[in-house]
Amino acid sequence: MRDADIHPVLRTLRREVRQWPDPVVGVVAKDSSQDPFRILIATVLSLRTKDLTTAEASGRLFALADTPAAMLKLTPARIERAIYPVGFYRNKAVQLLGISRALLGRYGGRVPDDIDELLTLPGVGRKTANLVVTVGYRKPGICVDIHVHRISNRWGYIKTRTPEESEEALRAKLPKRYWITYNDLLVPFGQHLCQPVSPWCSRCKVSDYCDRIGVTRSR
DNA sequence: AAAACGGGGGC
DNA sequence: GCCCCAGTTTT
Repeated sequence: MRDADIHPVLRTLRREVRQWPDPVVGVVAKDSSQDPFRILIATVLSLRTKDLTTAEASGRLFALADTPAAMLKLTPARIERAIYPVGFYRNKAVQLLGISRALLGRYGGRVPDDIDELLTLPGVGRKTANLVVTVGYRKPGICVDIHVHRISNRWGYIKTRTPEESEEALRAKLPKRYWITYNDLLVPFGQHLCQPVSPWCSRCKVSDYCDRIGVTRSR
């Protein structure tokens, strides 16, 4: 895909995405006025779990606690029951308490808006930190989850092997005015249409771009 | 029955 | 770089 193709592709996707169910990030952003703490917690919950199964779990948890101080009043067992059946729920219950403790102790219960500070929190890596910054604070950033990584390469826009490489490549190549839009659209696009195996090319409104670059059609 | 899901951390 | 982490969903 050439640089000049990005704008029409994103514009088309923006029209389509409105009709799809929200991904967990969209749900959280909508239900919480993009509260950074909710973004952070929901993102941790979604690790190594299908994002859509995380949406209900995070909703149940936020009904109990949506601040670090409130979270620290919960026992690990109570958190586990709320977030079941997301994968790794035992580890994640402990981890959520660790994050809440660090936020309360070091930042007065506020969630930092700085990547490097976010990365010091237990279990927070580049994807989670970037998501908090871009979705929680609406600051420009490149948040490469598995969908952004896969689709960027499927389009041939970049050629990278790891999400880390993709973040670097996109930061250098993708015009900055598209950064947030790119993140917002590619996640739901990847979840609902442009999936890892057998994507729904017949329902995809931008499949003509794949045709032009010779990507094989799926169902 | 087996693969898919999918980010972080430890080595 | 490689491998492990846990449990549900899809093939």
